[in-house]
Formats: sequence, C-alpha cells, structure tokens
Amino acid sequence: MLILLVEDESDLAELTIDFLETLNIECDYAFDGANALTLIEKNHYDVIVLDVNMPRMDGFSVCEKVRSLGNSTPIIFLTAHDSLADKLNGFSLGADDYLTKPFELEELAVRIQVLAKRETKAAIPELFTLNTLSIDYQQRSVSRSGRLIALSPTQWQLLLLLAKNSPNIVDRITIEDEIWPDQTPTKDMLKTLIFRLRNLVDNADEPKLVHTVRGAGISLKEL
Amino acid sequence: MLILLVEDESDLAELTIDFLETLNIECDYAFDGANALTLIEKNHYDVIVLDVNMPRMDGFSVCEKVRSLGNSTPIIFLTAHDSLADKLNGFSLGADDYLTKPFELEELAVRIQVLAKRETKAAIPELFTLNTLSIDYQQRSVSRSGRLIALSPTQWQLLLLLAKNSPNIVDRITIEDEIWPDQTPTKDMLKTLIFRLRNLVDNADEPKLVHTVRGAGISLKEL
DNA sequence: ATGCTAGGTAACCAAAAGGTAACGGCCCAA
DNA sequence: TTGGGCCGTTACCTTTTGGTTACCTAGCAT
Repeated sequence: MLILLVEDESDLAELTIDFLETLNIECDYAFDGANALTLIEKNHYDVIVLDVNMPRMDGFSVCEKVRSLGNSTPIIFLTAHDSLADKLNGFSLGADDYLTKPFELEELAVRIQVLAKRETKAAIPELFTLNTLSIDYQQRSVSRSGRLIALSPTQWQLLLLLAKNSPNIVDRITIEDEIWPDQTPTKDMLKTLIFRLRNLVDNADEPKLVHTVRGAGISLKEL
Repeated sequence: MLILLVEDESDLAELTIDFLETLNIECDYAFDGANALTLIEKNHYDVIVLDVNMPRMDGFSVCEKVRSLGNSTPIIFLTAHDSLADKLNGFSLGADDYLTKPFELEELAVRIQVLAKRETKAAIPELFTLNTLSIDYQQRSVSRSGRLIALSPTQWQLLLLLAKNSPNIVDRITIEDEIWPDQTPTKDMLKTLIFRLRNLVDNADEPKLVHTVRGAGISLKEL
C-alpha cells in the first residue's frame, strides 16, 4: 500500500512516516500543496493524508483541486484546530476522514487501512487492441479474433509487458528483470517463455504480432 | 437514506434522531444490542451508528456479530471513552468510523453522509442477474433458474464480493482479506469455501458461472 | 563456405495450484 | 440434550506450470 503524506512540519512527518512504514505502509512525502499536487497527478495513491495548515496552498485547496480533477482517492485531513466549521468544510470538499492534532499514530494508521480497504477499484474497462488481438486487463483475458486464449501467469506477465511498450522493442534483459526480479534467470527460461507465448498468440493464418529483433529484443506490433 | 441508531440513553438518542431527521436522514432506533440485531437482520440500513457502552450486549459484540453474518453495512462507533485501545479494537472488528462523546451532531451527520456516499458508489444493484443466477441484495437471497439457493453467511459474502466485481477477476488475497479481516487464513480455507460455493451455484446442466483463473483469482461471469 | 551465436522447438518432469471428499468441533435452536 | 448446519482442517488427487535439457535453424562475420 502506498500513501501520500502532505505535511509542512518535517519532524512530525518523519515520525509519522517511520511509524507507518513499520506497518508496511509505504509513504511518499510532500511538504507543501503544490508539491503534493504534482505527485498526485503523477502517481496513484491508496490514501492521501493532508495537513490543513500549510504555507502557500492549504490542505483544503489541495483537496478541492484533487477532486476537481476527478481523482477520488480517499483523503484524511489533519489539523491542529478542533473546530467544527473546519471539519464540516473539509468533509464538504470531499474528505473521507478528519483527525485533530495531536493524534495517535496508531489511530491514523488504522484509519488509513480502513479507507484503503474500502476504496473502490477503478472500474474503467481498460482494453488493449492490436489487429485481431485484444487484451482485457480487468478480466485478465486475452483473445485473438474472438477466440479466447488461456495464458499462464508468467505468459500473461510477459504479454502485458510487451503490450505496455507496444510497438516498441523490449530488450531481453528488461524482460528478465521484470519477470524474474529476484533471480538471475538462465537465458533459456526466457527463450521457452517467448516460444510458448508466441504459440498461443500467433497462429498460421493471421498476421504475426510477436516479433523478435535479433540482438535487440522483442516487440508486439503489426507488420 | 435510512440509518440505525443504537443507543441506550434515550434522551441523547432522541436529540440525535431529531437532528438527523431535519437533514433528511431517516432513523430507526434500537435501545440495546439484541434489539439492534433483530432490526439489522430484517432491514437494510445505509449506516449503523452504534454506542459501545450498553447493558446486556455491548457495541463491539454487536459489530462482531453483524460482520460474522456477512453484513458489511458501514458502522460508526460512539463511545464515552477516548481510549486508543478501544478505538483500535473497534476498527479491528470492522468498524468504519469512531466518534468520541461528546460529539457535535453536525459532525456525526456529515460522517454518516460520507460513509453512505461511499457505500452507494461501491454497491451492487439491488438485483444482480447473470445468466440464470439472480442475487437479491436486500433480501439476501440467491436463486438459480428460479430455484432458491441457501447460502451460509461466508458463502454469501464471497458471492457478493464476486458479484460486485463481476465480470472481473478477484484475486485470492483480496478475497481472504475481505472475508477473514483478522488475518492469517490458511490457504485451504478459501479452497474449500470456493468449492462449496461452486457446488451450490453451478450445476451440471447449466453454464458455469464461477471461474477460476490459475494464478490470478476467481471471477463470476458467463462463458 | 565455415563456424559461431542468438534464438526457436520440443519433450520431460518435479512442484505448485487448485479441486474434492471426508472428519470433527462448535454453536445454536428445538 | 441433542441434532443439524457451518466451517476449519486434513488428506489425497488432478491439472497446469515453467525450469531444464537437448537439439535445430538462421543470420552474420571472418
């Protein structure tokens, strides 16, 4: 799980991050609102923890901006003021929770986890299509000319990697690092993997889509 | 919107209900845990607001019971003790929020609305249909080709989870986290649960709807 | 041409993932 | 108290998997 902590008091931030990371909650950190927005646009977070009182751009503005961009990541506000008006304001801007400083780190952690668990996964049916090949990421299904293809986990991983970079070439080292992150695979493992994937994806009477470029790598494309 | 307020101090309850109803939040009311459980089994609530300190059966027990019945209605705890241990306990039992008395009515209201909004976003339609399978969320009943299927609480929870994500794949880890939130399920528990659910939902002479995708997870769909 | 190398093909098999069946403890209602 | 359903556990089986090995083929440099 990855969260974003936005907090201008760096010592409090450090304390918080240390604690959360012991619980296996990875933290990105921003020290002001502008910084936060940049990170939010670039990365996906499970939860955003947002200090209200910050110089330059306050938490409320950040929240407002995030929501106006159509981003519905759960947001927890942190604030020193236990003012009802502030809370109501926060919630009306689309916050999901609100904690008043000083707070217990354990409580923050558990509220983060509750929100992360509840978060609805984006239901956008992401599809990749190339010639008669189509890949549905959500359903984890692949088909060629309408015929379903059953891929094993590793094969799926490879195809995904190729599709992501399509139509560019992915070199073999990159593939190996991606698929076998903690081993030094023998060359042959990849050889057979590619062979098997090609057998499934390409067939005699349709254009080949898996191309190997000698000395360079593999690419997924037409032609 | 309809919520259930469970609170043994009747004057506080009355005050709360009056306030909430001015905001168009309908309230059912239970004065103790047993009473609450009866209502919860009979009706569907958008949110349950649960006092912790009650005679006979305390809020924690009610929450535990509700969750063990496979009911995932959002729960907000109310308590006089601002003890961290209590809070952590509450959240670990599947609570969604936790307010310490005395609290502002406005804050309770807004937290109710936040939870309700998130719930309706994630909810499945009241009547979910796929091929000859139909699931009535309100009545908690399932049938295949008109024949009623009796599901146990856990089985219901699993089917609901699959239906929510249908036709997408739900991976086994996610299922485990959802069904056994308090950690450490052995792999085999899920294996048998799926086996049992499949036996009930699928049968020899109708299309299979529960599909397992090796290395990826389970999905509920046609084909 | 020759020989070398990157890459393709094929079969083998141990291990992992998943399915099935049966047992028994627990809870709850009659 | 008892009987039945729920579900965790265990044992055993089936299928899929992917690493390994051996051998083949094509491209390229000398």
